Amino acid sequence: MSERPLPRAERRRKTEGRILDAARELFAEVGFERTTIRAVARAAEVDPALVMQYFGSKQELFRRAVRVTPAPDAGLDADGLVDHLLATLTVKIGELPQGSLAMMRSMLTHPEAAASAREALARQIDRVAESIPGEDARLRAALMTVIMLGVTVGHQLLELDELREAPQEELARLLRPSLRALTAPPAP
Amino acid sequence: MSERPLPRAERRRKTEGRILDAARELFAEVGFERTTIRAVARAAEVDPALVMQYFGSKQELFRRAVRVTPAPDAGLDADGLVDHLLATLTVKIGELPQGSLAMMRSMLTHPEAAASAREALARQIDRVAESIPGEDARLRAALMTVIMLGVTVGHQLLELDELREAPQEELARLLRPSLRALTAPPAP
DNA sequence: TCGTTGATTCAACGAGCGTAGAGCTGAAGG
DNA sequence: CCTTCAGCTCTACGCTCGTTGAATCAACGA
Repeated sequence: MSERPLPRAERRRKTEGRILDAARELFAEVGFERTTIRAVARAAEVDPALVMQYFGSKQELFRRAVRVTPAPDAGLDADGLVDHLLATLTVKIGELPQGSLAMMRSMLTHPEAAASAREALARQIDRVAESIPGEDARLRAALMTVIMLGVTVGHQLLELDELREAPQEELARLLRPSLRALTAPPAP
Repeated sequence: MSERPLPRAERRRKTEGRILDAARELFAEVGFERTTIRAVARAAEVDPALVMQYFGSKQELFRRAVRVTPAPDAGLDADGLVDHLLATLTVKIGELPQGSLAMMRSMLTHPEAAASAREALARQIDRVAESIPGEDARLRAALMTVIMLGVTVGHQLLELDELREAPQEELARLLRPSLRALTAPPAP
Protein backbone atom coordinates (compact mmCIF):
# COMPACT_ATOMS: atom_id res chain seq x y z
CA MET A 1 0.00 0.00 0.00
CA SER A 2 1.37 3.42 -0.84
CA GLU A 3 1.48 5.39 2.37
CA ARG A 4 2.99 8.56 1.06
CA PRO A 5 3.11 11.05 3.92
CA LEU A 6 1.72 14.33 2.67
CA PRO A 7 3.69 17.48 3.22
CA ARG A 8 2.57 19.31 6.28
CA ALA A 9 1.19 22.40 4.54
CA GLU A 10 -0.89 20.42 2.11
CA ARG A 11 -2.22 18.16 4.80
CA ARG A 12 -3.30 21.16 6.77
CA ARG A 13 -5.00 22.68 3.74
CA LYS A 14 -6.91 19.50 3.01
CA THR A 15 -8.06 19.06 6.58
CA GLU A 16 -9.26 22.64 6.77
CA GLY A 17 -11.08 22.13 3.49
CA ARG A 18 -12.79 19.00 4.77
CA ILE A 19 -13.94 20.84 7.86
CA LEU A 20 -15.29 23.75 5.84
CA ASP A 21 -17.13 21.44 3.45
CA ALA A 22 -18.68 19.51 6.30
CA ALA A 23 -19.65 22.74 8.05
CA ARG A 24 -21.21 24.21 4.92
CA GLU A 25 -23.26 21.08 4.34
CA LEU A 26 -24.52 20.91 7.91
CA PHE A 27 -25.22 24.63 8.17
CA ALA A 28 -27.16 24.44 4.90
CA GLU A 29 -29.09 21.41 6.06
CA VAL A 30 -30.09 22.25 9.60
CA GLY A 31 -28.97 25.82 10.23
CA PHE A 32 -26.59 27.41 12.69
CA GLU A 33 -28.18 26.45 16.00
CA ARG A 34 -28.69 22.76 15.27
CA THR A 35 -25.25 22.36 13.76
CA THR A 36 -22.79 21.35 16.46
CA ILE A 37 -19.03 21.59 16.31
CA ARG A 38 -18.99 17.97 17.30
CA ALA A 39 -21.12 16.96 14.32
CA VAL A 40 -18.96 18.96 11.94
CA ALA A 41 -15.87 17.31 13.36
CA ARG A 42 -17.43 13.87 13.02
CA ALA A 43 -18.37 14.53 9.40
CA ALA A 44 -14.87 15.77 8.66
CA GLU A 45 -13.36 12.82 10.58
CA VAL A 46 -11.51 15.08 12.93
CA ASP A 47 -11.44 15.92 16.61
CA PRO A 48 -13.82 18.68 17.72
CA ALA A 49 -10.96 20.55 19.33
CA LEU A 50 -9.24 20.83 15.98
CA VAL A 51 -12.15 22.76 14.58
CA MET A 52 -11.77 25.24 17.40
CA GLN A 53 -8.02 25.45 16.91
CA TYR A 54 -8.45 26.31 13.25
CA PHE A 55 -11.41 28.64 13.44
CA GLY A 56 -11.47 29.91 16.99
CA SER A 57 -15.23 29.74 17.47
CA LYS A 58 -18.38 28.33 15.97
CA GLN A 59 -19.32 31.83 14.91
CA GLU A 60 -16.09 32.26 12.98
CA LEU A 61 -16.46 28.83 11.41
CA PHE A 62 -19.88 29.87 10.18
CA ARG A 63 -18.49 33.12 8.82
CA ARG A 64 -15.77 31.33 6.90
CA ALA A 65 -18.10 28.59 5.67
CA VAL A 66 -20.79 30.80 4.21
CA ARG A 67 -18.56 33.33 2.46
CA VAL A 68 -20.87 34.14 -0.42
CA THR A 69 -19.43 34.94 -3.81
CA PRO A 70 -20.86 38.30 -4.85
CA ALA A 71 -22.15 37.43 -8.34
CA PRO A 72 -20.07 39.33 -10.86
CA ASP A 73 -22.42 40.79 -13.45
CA ALA A 74 -22.15 43.95 -15.47
CA GLY A 75 -24.70 46.58 -16.34
CA LEU A 76 -27.73 45.19 -18.13
CA ASP A 77 -30.91 46.56 -19.60
CA ALA A 78 -34.22 45.65 -18.02
CA ASP A 79 -34.98 42.61 -20.18
CA GLY A 80 -31.50 41.25 -19.88
CA LEU A 81 -31.79 41.68 -16.13
CA VAL A 82 -34.91 39.56 -15.89
CA ASP A 83 -33.28 36.82 -17.93
CA HIS A 84 -30.25 37.06 -15.72
CA LEU A 85 -32.32 36.68 -12.56
CA LEU A 86 -34.19 33.72 -13.97
CA ALA A 87 -30.93 32.14 -15.05
CA THR A 88 -29.69 32.54 -11.51
CA LEU A 89 -32.78 30.68 -10.42
CA THR A 90 -31.96 27.88 -12.82
CA VAL A 91 -28.46 27.67 -11.48
CA LYS A 92 -29.82 27.69 -7.99
CA ILE A 93 -32.07 24.79 -8.67
CA GLY A 94 -29.21 22.72 -9.96
CA GLU A 95 -26.54 23.44 -7.42
CA LEU A 96 -26.65 26.77 -5.75
CA PRO A 97 -23.40 27.36 -3.93
CA GLN A 98 -23.96 25.65 -0.62
CA GLY A 99 -22.62 28.64 1.25
CA SER A 100 -25.59 30.69 0.13
CA LEU A 101 -27.98 27.96 1.19
CA ALA A 102 -26.31 27.84 4.56
CA MET A 103 -26.76 31.56 5.00
CA MET A 104 -30.37 31.47 3.87
CA ARG A 105 -31.15 28.53 6.13
CA SER A 106 -30.05 30.48 9.16
CA MET A 107 -31.11 33.98 8.20
CA LEU A 108 -34.37 33.92 10.14
CA THR A 109 -32.96 32.63 13.40
CA HIS A 110 -29.32 33.63 13.61
CA PRO A 111 -28.60 37.34 14.07
CA GLU A 112 -25.36 37.42 12.12
CA ALA A 113 -26.79 35.35 9.29
CA ALA A 114 -29.68 37.79 9.19
CA ALA A 115 -27.33 40.73 8.92
CA SER A 116 -25.35 38.97 6.25
CA ALA A 117 -28.52 38.13 4.31
CA ARG A 118 -29.76 41.71 4.54
CA GLU A 119 -26.46 42.89 3.19
CA ALA A 120 -26.46 40.44 0.30
CA LEU A 121 -30.05 41.33 -0.56
CA ALA A 122 -29.28 45.02 -0.38
CA ARG A 123 -26.44 44.53 -2.84
CA GLN A 124 -28.74 42.63 -5.14
CA ILE A 125 -31.39 45.33 -4.84
CA ASP A 126 -28.80 47.94 -5.74
CA ARG A 127 -27.73 46.04 -8.81
CA VAL A 128 -31.28 45.45 -9.97
CA ALA A 129 -32.27 49.03 -9.32
CA GLU A 130 -29.46 50.23 -11.58
CA SER A 131 -30.88 48.28 -14.48
CA ILE A 132 -34.47 49.43 -14.35
CA PRO A 133 -35.76 52.91 -15.10
CA GLY A 134 -38.40 54.95 -13.37
CA GLU A 135 -39.21 56.75 -10.17
CA ASP A 136 -39.53 54.06 -7.51
CA ALA A 137 -36.91 51.82 -9.05
CA ARG A 138 -35.48 50.84 -5.71
CA LEU A 139 -38.76 49.64 -4.34
CA ARG A 140 -39.52 47.68 -7.47
CA ALA A 141 -36.03 46.23 -7.36
CA ALA A 142 -36.65 45.17 -3.79
CA LEU A 143 -39.86 43.46 -4.79
CA MET A 144 -38.15 41.61 -7.63
CA THR A 145 -35.49 40.52 -5.18
CA VAL A 146 -37.86 39.21 -2.55
CA ILE A 147 -39.85 37.44 -5.24
CA MET A 148 -36.72 35.56 -6.17
CA LEU A 149 -36.08 35.00 -2.50
CA GLY A 150 -39.54 33.55 -2.00
CA VAL A 151 -39.18 31.18 -4.92
CA THR A 152 -35.78 30.04 -3.73
CA VAL A 153 -36.94 29.54 -0.16
CA GLY A 154 -40.02 27.64 -1.27
CA HIS A 155 -38.03 25.52 -3.66
CA GLN A 156 -34.68 24.93 -1.99
CA LEU A 157 -35.39 25.18 1.70
CA LEU A 158 -39.02 24.26 2.17
CA GLU A 159 -38.92 21.92 -0.80
CA LEU A 160 -42.50 22.47 -1.84
CA ASP A 161 -43.66 19.63 -4.07
CA GLU A 162 -45.29 21.89 -6.63
CA LEU A 163 -42.01 23.66 -7.31
CA ARG A 164 -39.84 20.57 -7.03
CA GLU A 165 -41.82 18.75 -9.67
CA ALA A 166 -41.72 21.54 -12.24
CA PRO A 167 -38.84 21.69 -14.71
CA GLN A 168 -36.68 24.73 -14.25
CA GLU A 169 -37.50 26.27 -17.63
CA GLU A 170 -41.18 26.07 -16.79
CA LEU A 171 -40.60 28.04 -13.61
CA ALA A 172 -38.60 30.63 -15.49
CA ARG A 173 -41.23 30.85 -18.23
CA LEU A 174 -44.09 31.36 -15.77
CA LEU A 175 -42.16 33.77 -13.60
CA ARG A 176 -40.85 36.01 -16.38
CA PRO A 177 -44.02 38.11 -16.82
CA SER A 178 -44.22 38.69 -13.08
CA LEU A 179 -40.72 40.07 -12.99
CA ARG A 180 -41.15 42.08 -16.19
CA ALA A 181 -44.16 43.73 -14.64
CA LEU A 182 -41.79 45.31 -12.15
CA THR A 183 -39.14 46.57 -14.54
CA ALA A 184 -41.15 49.64 -15.48
CA PRO A 185 -43.35 51.96 -13.44
CA PRO A 186 -46.94 50.70 -13.57
CA ALA A 187 -49.65 52.62 -15.38
CA PRO A 188 -51.45 54.74 -12.75
CA MET B 1 -55.70 48.37 47.63
CA SER B 2 -58.30 45.96 46.37
CA GLU B 3 -56.78 42.52 46.56
CA ARG B 4 -59.69 40.53 45.31
CA PRO B 5 -58.64 36.89 45.09
CA LEU B 6 -59.60 35.64 41.66
CA PRO B 7 -61.56 32.45 41.34
CA ARG B 8 -59.29 29.51 40.71
CA ALA B 9 -60.47 28.67 37.20
CA GLU B 10 -60.12 32.20 35.97
CA ARG B 11 -56.71 32.58 37.52
CA ARG B 12 -55.58 29.47 35.76
CA ARG B 13 -56.95 30.69 32.42
CA LYS B 14 -55.18 34.00 32.75
CA THR B 15 -51.87 32.46 33.66
CA GLU B 16 -52.04 30.07 30.77
CA GLY B 17 -52.87 32.97 28.49
CA ARG B 18 -49.92 34.96 29.74
CA ILE B 19 -47.60 32.05 29.08
CA LEU B 20 -48.96 31.54 25.58
CA ASP B 21 -48.64 35.23 24.76
CA ALA B 22 -45.07 35.36 26.01
CA ALA B 23 -44.22 32.19 24.10
CA ARG B 24 -45.73 33.49 20.88
CA GLU B 25 -43.81 36.72 21.15
CA LEU B 26 -40.50 35.03 21.83
CA PHE B 27 -40.97 32.35 19.20
CA ALA B 28 -41.83 35.05 16.67
CA GLU B 29 -38.85 37.12 17.65
CA VAL B 30 -36.02 34.63 17.89
CA GLY B 31 -37.39 31.29 16.75
CA PHE B 32 -37.80 27.93 18.40
CA GLU B 33 -34.21 27.07 19.27
CA ARG B 34 -33.27 30.38 20.85
CA THR B 35 -36.48 30.59 22.83
CA THR B 36 -36.01 28.97 26.22
CA ILE B 37 -38.69 27.77 28.56
CA ARG B 38 -36.97 29.83 31.22
CA ALA B 39 -37.23 33.01 29.17
CA VAL B 40 -40.91 32.37 28.45
CA ALA B 41 -41.52 31.83 32.15
CA ARG B 42 -39.66 35.00 33.03
CA ALA B 43 -41.68 37.02 30.52
CA ALA B 44 -44.90 35.55 31.87
CA GLU B 45 -43.74 36.10 35.45
CA VAL B 46 -44.08 32.48 36.31
CA ASP B 47 -41.91 29.57 37.35
CA PRO B 48 -40.38 27.56 34.49
CA ALA B 49 -41.74 24.35 35.92
CA LEU B 50 -45.25 25.69 35.59
CA VAL B 51 -44.83 25.99 31.85
CA MET B 52 -43.93 22.33 31.76
CA GLN B 53 -46.84 21.45 34.00
CA TYR B 54 -49.28 23.15 31.68
CA PHE B 55 -47.86 22.19 28.31
CA GLY B 56 -45.81 19.09 28.95
CA SER B 57 -42.91 19.99 26.69
CA LYS B 58 -41.38 22.86 24.78
CA GLN B 59 -42.52 21.21 21.58
CA GLU B 60 -46.10 21.12 22.73
CA LEU B 61 -45.91 24.73 23.94
CA PHE B 62 -44.75 25.72 20.48
CA ARG B 63 -47.58 23.75 18.89
CA ARG B 64 -50.16 25.47 21.07
CA ALA B 65 -48.61 28.90 20.64
CA VAL B 66 -48.47 28.93 16.85
CA ARG B 67 -51.90 27.52 16.13
CA VAL B 68 -52.52 29.36 12.88
CA THR B 69 -56.03 30.46 12.05
CA PRO B 70 -56.83 29.02 8.63
CA ALA B 71 -58.07 32.13 6.85
CA PRO B 72 -61.76 31.69 6.11
CA ASP B 73 -62.39 32.81 2.56
CA ALA B 74 -64.88 31.59 0.00
CA GLY B 75 -64.55 30.92 -3.72
CA LEU B 76 -63.36 33.93 -5.66
CA ASP B 77 -62.67 34.75 -9.27
CA ALA B 78 -59.10 35.43 -10.32
CA ASP B 79 -59.17 39.18 -9.86
CA GLY B 80 -60.88 38.99 -6.53
CA LEU B 81 -58.26 36.49 -5.48
CA VAL B 82 -55.39 38.83 -6.23
CA ASP B 83 -57.04 41.60 -4.29
CA HIS B 84 -57.62 39.19 -1.46
CA LEU B 85 -53.98 38.16 -1.36
CA LEU B 86 -52.82 41.75 -1.42
CA ALA B 87 -55.28 42.64 1.31
CA THR B 88 -53.80 39.83 3.38
CA LEU B 89 -50.45 41.45 2.84
CA THR B 90 -51.79 44.75 4.08
CA VAL B 91 -53.15 43.08 7.16
CA LYS B 92 -49.85 41.32 7.66
CA ILE B 93 -47.95 44.55 7.59
CA GLY B 94 -50.12 46.01 10.28
CA GLU B 95 -50.34 43.14 12.70
CA LEU B 96 -50.09 39.69 11.27
CA PRO B 97 -51.22 37.18 13.84
CA GLN B 98 -48.09 36.59 15.86
CA GLY B 99 -48.62 32.86 15.72
CA SER B 100 -48.01 32.91 11.99
CA LEU B 101 -44.87 34.95 12.43
CA ALA B 102 -43.66 32.49 15.03
CA MET B 103 -44.19 29.63 12.63
CA MET B 104 -42.50 31.43 9.77
CA ARG B 105 -39.57 32.44 11.93
CA SER B 106 -38.81 28.83 12.73
CA MET B 107 -39.81 27.15 9.49
CA LEU B 108 -36.28 26.97 8.09
CA THR B 109 -34.63 25.51 11.13
CA HIS B 110 -37.22 23.59 13.11
CA PRO B 111 -38.49 20.37 11.53
CA GLU B 112 -41.99 20.55 12.92
CA ALA B 113 -42.34 24.22 12.04
CA ALA B 114 -41.21 23.33 8.55
CA ALA B 115 -43.85 20.62 8.26
CA SER B 116 -46.45 22.99 9.60
CA ALA B 117 -45.43 25.70 7.15
CA ARG B 118 -45.51 23.30 4.23
CA GLU B 119 -48.98 22.27 5.24
CA ALA B 120 -50.22 25.84 5.54
CA LEU B 121 -48.68 26.77 2.21
CA ALA B 122 -50.18 23.70 0.56
CA ARG B 123 -53.60 24.73 1.82
CA GLN B 124 -53.06 28.21 0.47
CA ILE B 125 -51.90 26.81 -2.87
CA ASP B 126 -55.03 24.68 -3.06
CA ARG B 127 -57.26 27.63 -2.39
CA VAL B 128 -55.51 29.81 -4.92
CA ALA B 129 -55.47 27.05 -7.54
CA GLU B 130 -59.23 26.73 -7.24
CA SER B 131 -59.69 30.34 -8.21
CA ILE B 132 -57.55 30.47 -11.31
CA PRO B 133 -58.24 28.73 -14.63
CA GLY B 134 -55.89 26.96 -16.99
CA GLU B 135 -53.68 23.95 -17.30
CA ASP B 136 -50.87 24.40 -14.82
CA ALA B 137 -53.02 26.23 -12.29
CA ARG B 138 -51.40 24.49 -9.36
CA LEU B 139 -47.92 25.51 -10.33
CA ARG B 140 -48.96 29.08 -10.93
CA ALA B 141 -50.80 29.06 -7.62
CA ALA B 142 -47.62 27.84 -5.95
CA LEU B 143 -45.65 30.67 -7.50
CA MET B 144 -48.19 33.24 -6.36
CA THR B 145 -47.97 31.78 -2.89
CA VAL B 146 -44.19 31.85 -2.65
CA ILE B 147 -44.18 35.38 -4.04
CA MET B 148 -46.35 36.40 -1.11
CA LEU B 149 -44.09 34.39 1.14
CA GLY B 150 -41.02 36.18 -0.14
CA VAL B 151 -42.55 39.58 0.36
CA THR B 152 -43.66 38.70 3.87
CA VAL B 153 -40.31 37.24 4.82
CA GLY B 154 -38.45 40.22 3.42
CA HIS B 155 -40.78 42.65 5.09
CA GLN B 156 -41.70 41.10 8.42
CA LEU B 157 -38.77 38.87 9.28
CA LEU B 158 -35.75 40.34 7.55
CA GLU B 159 -37.17 43.83 7.84
CA LEU B 160 -35.66 45.12 4.64
CA ASP B 161 -35.58 48.90 4.68
CA GLU B 162 -36.90 49.27 1.15
CA LEU B 163 -40.07 47.42 2.05
CA ARG B 164 -40.42 48.88 5.51
CA GLU B 165 -40.38 52.40 4.20
CA ALA B 166 -43.00 51.90 1.54
CA PRO B 167 -46.66 52.45 2.42
CA GLN B 168 -48.70 49.28 2.23
CA GLU B 169 -50.91 50.45 -0.62
CA GLU B 170 -47.82 51.16 -2.68
CA LEU B 171 -46.63 47.61 -2.21
CA ALA B 172 -50.01 46.25 -3.18
CA ARG B 173 -50.19 48.53 -6.22
CA LEU B 174 -46.75 47.49 -7.49
CA LEU B 175 -47.28 43.84 -6.75
CA ARG B 176 -50.70 43.49 -8.35
CA PRO B 177 -49.52 43.15 -11.97
CA SER B 178 -46.99 40.51 -10.94
CA LEU B 179 -49.69 38.40 -9.34
CA ARG B 180 -52.17 38.99 -12.16
CA ALA B 181 -49.58 37.72 -14.58
CA LEU B 182 -49.95 34.33 -12.94
CA THR B 183 -53.72 34.08 -12.84
CA ALA B 184 -53.93 32.99 -16.46
CA PRO B 185 -51.74 30.69 -18.54
CA PRO B 186 -49.07 32.76 -20.30
CA ALA B 187 -49.09 33.20 -24.03
CA PRO B 188 -46.66 30.64 -25.45
C1' DT C 1 20.44 12.51 14.01
C1' DC C 2 18.08 15.20 17.04
C1' DG C 3 15.64 18.94 18.90
C1' DT C 4 11.82 21.88 17.28
C1' DT C 5 7.61 23.01 15.66
C1' DG C 6 3.12 22.48 14.03
C1' DA C 7 -0.83 19.22 13.32
C1' DT C 8 -3.86 16.54 15.87
C1' DT C 9 -6.08 14.25 19.85
C1' DC C 10 -7.55 13.52 24.86
C1' DA C 11 -9.92 14.71 28.76
C1' DA C 12 -12.41 17.83 31.11
C1' DC C 13 -14.70 22.23 32.58
C1' DG C 14 -18.50 25.30 33.21
C1' DA C 15 -22.72 26.86 31.60
C1' DG C 16 -27.35 26.48 30.00
C1' DC C 17 -30.81 23.70 28.64
C1' DG C 18 -35.34 20.70 29.04
C1' DT C 19 -37.35 18.28 32.36
C1' DA C 20 -39.07 15.80 36.85
C1' DG C 21 -40.78 15.32 41.49
C1' DA C 22 -41.40 16.77 45.99
C1' DG C 23 -43.05 20.56 48.66
C1' DC C 24 -45.64 24.87 49.68
C1' DT C 25 -49.90 27.79 49.90
C1' DG C 26 -54.25 29.53 49.88
C1' DA C 27 -59.06 28.96 47.76
C1' DA C 28 -62.92 25.45 47.83
C1' DG C 29 -66.19 22.86 50.09
C1' DG C 30 -68.25 20.44 53.85
C1' DC D 1 -62.82 25.30 61.30
C1' DC D 2 -60.63 21.89 59.19
C1' DT D 3 -59.55 18.97 55.25
C1' DT D 4 -58.68 18.69 50.48
C1' DC D 5 -56.83 19.77 46.36
C1' DA D 6 -55.42 22.64 42.48
C1' DG D 7 -52.18 26.20 41.26
C1' DC D 8 -47.72 27.16 41.81
C1' DT D 9 -42.63 27.09 43.30
C1' DC D 10 -38.07 25.01 44.73
C1' DT D 11 -34.44 22.21 43.85
C1' DA D 12 -31.96 19.33 41.32
C1' DC D 13 -30.80 15.76 37.73
C1' DG D 14 -28.83 14.52 33.42
C1' DC D 15 -27.46 15.88 29.10
C1' DT D 16 -25.23 18.42 25.46
C1' DC D 17 -22.99 22.16 24.12
C1' DG D 18 -18.84 25.42 23.08
C1' DT D 19 -14.56 25.79 24.56
C1' DT D 20 -9.79 25.01 26.74
C1' DG D 21 -5.11 23.34 28.00
C1' DA D 22 -2.19 19.68 28.29
C1' DA D 23 -0.55 15.63 25.90
C1' DT D 24 0.82 13.01 21.64
C1' DC D 25 2.80 12.34 17.33
C1' DA D 26 4.91 12.98 13.03
C1' DA D 27 7.16 16.17 9.61
C1' DC D 28 10.66 19.51 9.32
C1' DG D 29 15.33 22.12 9.52
C1' DA D 30 19.92 22.20 10.99
